[in-house]
Amino acid sequence: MNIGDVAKRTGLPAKTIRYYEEIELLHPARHANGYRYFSEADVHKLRFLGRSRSLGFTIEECRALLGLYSDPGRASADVKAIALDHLSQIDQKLLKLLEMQQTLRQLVDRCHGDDRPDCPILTDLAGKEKAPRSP
Amino acid sequence: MNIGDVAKRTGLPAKTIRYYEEIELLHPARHANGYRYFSEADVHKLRFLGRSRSLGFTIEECRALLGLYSDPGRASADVKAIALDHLSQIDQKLLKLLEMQQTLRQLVDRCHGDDRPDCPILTDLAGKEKAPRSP
DNA sequence: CTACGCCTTCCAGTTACGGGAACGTCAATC
DNA sequence: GATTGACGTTCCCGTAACTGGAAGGCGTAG
Repeated sequence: MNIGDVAKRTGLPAKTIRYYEEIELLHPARHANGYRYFSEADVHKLRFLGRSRSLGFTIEECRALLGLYSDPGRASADVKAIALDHLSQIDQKLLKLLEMQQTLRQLVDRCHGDDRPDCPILTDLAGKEKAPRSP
Repeated sequence: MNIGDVAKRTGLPAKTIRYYEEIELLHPARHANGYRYFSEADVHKLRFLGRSRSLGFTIEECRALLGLYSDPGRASADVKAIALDHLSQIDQKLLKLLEMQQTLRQLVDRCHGDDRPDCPILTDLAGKEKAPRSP
């Protein structure tokens, strides 16, 4: 299969697939004319990568997961450790985003949003520094 | 004030302050010896920036907010528009993260995490492609 | 022969800084 | 006066994970 077909079948852009090859996640064969030739195993790998990336794993985590996946002697504990670590990263991001969301929502709700210059959003941005939002 | 004092007073790293000058968010004066000299207004601006960044606004949004802040003829609607746009970005990110969190949590909970290779996390990553998580 | 679509490589840009080198400055101390 | 140490300066590279685009080769249809 050529890269275009693989792109269609995996949902990944061709650019991304080339990138994955460049960083050694993948080693597709080549036709005599220089075109990449992908096997079903390559497609499988790419789907694994696409799914892992869509769950937010970094490329290096994906590399590790892929390594474990192809190692029959793996311990599921190792997989779980990666996933748990990633999960806690997600939890942290979520907390930060929720805080932002709450603060912003309050500010936005208090802004009348008309043609007058008076604006609690700007007042807040200008006034506070490190103090908590609602002391 | 020199950059170190400003860094302490604003909580921003000196590197960041220099960067903000480089991208024209700030134009501190200079001493004869080449050292940056910051006014109280500069400090105020930097606090505004720090606070805006901590709410997740991009640099360009900060630039726009700062412009509105220093424009007495602004319309609060313009400020609100920026904030609302940003808020919807946050909402989107939150949704994505929540989905990831849910999926990952389920997978992690189903993995025994011992020394055996059997692992539902890997099975899931390998098996699914675009189908919803729980059909 | 040419046109078109696919493929290739390579280079640059993205975001918002952080690290570190190499070097100048200032105040205090010896 | 020399030195030390803490500060300041500029400049360049690296980050994550791609994306866009240029310049050019390949394959097939008309």
